[in-house]
Amino acid sequence: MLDIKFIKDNYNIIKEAVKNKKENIDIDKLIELDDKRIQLSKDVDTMRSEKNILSRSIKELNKDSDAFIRNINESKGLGENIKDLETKLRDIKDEIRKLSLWVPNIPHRSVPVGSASSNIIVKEWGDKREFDFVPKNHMELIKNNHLVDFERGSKIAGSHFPCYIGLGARLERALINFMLDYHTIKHNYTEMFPPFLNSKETLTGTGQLPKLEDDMYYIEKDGLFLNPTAEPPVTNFHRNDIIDEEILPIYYTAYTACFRREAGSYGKETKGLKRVHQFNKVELVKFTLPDDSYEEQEKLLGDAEDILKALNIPYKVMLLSTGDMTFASSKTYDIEAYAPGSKEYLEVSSISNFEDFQARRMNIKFRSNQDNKVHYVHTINGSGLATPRTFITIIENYQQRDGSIKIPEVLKPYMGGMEIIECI
RNA sequence: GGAGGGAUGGCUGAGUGGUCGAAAGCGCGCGACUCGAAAUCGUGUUCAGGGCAACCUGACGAGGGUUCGACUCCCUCUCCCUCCGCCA
Repeated sequence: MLDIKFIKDNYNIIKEAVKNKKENIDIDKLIELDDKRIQLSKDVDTMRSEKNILSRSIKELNKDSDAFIRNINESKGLGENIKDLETKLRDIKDEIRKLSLWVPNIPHRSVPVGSASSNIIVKEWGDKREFDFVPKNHMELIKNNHLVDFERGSKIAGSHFPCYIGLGARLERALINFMLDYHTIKHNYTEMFPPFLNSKETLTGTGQLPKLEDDMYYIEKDGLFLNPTAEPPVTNFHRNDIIDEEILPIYYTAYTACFRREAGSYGKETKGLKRVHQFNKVELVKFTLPDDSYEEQEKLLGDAEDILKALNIPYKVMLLSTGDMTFASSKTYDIEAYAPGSKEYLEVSSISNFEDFQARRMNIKFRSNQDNKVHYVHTINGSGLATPRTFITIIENYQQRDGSIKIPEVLKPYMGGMEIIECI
């Protein structure tokens, strides 16, 4: 959410942002409504002021005097008029609030304008492995080593709910633990284990609602949504807080299962682990001072990259263009890891700076040492990393001629010292 | 699920119908004292909307009601705490 004053003062910038992000929101209507709000508010204030004066005078008057009766009656009349206007004012405020939730964040000036084709590769790391045999894709490797049972997952919950089994389940758990340990020990993040269900308010705070309502699982009976990513619960941890400047920046990392309906995305990428309804992810979230957020975003990007470096998996980093980034973000990097079996790059992380966009929705502030006043913090988050696609790139990169899979050095301790996942 | 207690400023916590936006304390800002610091003393310090400003208006969990007037009385809801029941 952006400040309505800011929207008015930066009319052209906002119009541009809405267009570049391919959003559909009537800014002019919003401004018109706010002008109406101000006028109405002035009218109400004037009437209330009159009423207050009357009330105060009544206290001083003799109960039997004509003035007493007259003032009470006048005050009653005013009260009805005020109530009337207040209802109108309230409706307008509600409408403004609702509309405001659809105004996207403004892309940072370093972000390229355009659609996905305008994304920029900002970094490439690692050498693609040379195979002296034809590398298999993850589906074959999973099948050969019986790591995930897709059919039985479907039996339990429906298609695209994979069921990890045996060493596949072990590898998944190893990966999660490795990533959490890495971020807490080497990168100084505080671990959080949040609820997997989120209220409407929580999801509105981070910006998933209202826009992405159809992409989440909703439990009607309790009015709760299944967690689509750890970003909502972890960021809302500080909703309505005023944070001491001294303890900023705050770093959190959290493992959560993630649930997504992936409505409308069937057709492509539906085989195997690439796009599923339930998956695991380790998330990184930061709360920072406004001046530090872009530097902290670069650092967070590096923290996520470190996981792929430790696993020795080649990757590239993309700077997303205005049309490809999310609604709430002002700048987003994607990390894409290389899967040699299918010879493609898979998105394993998305790192976004939201500036004060989410903080404003969630009312998260800090007290500044400079002016002793409260200001909004900046929030940043990114996956560090999402497991299914990381799982894919691990098994495809570490596969051997006989179809077995070597275990990456850093994961061995988490696999009980095991060296290799053998074919069955 | 049942019974009871609570929600007030950055924090703790008074306030039970009329200058209460709110005592007191803590914290924080500024000043004095000091070579400097601590301690002490003085002083300031809620947020939001409107206005160039003086100032006006609103907000004591949220929404509604009673009243000329509500932090104070009534109703509904949310959240927290305690006890009982049930249960992985």
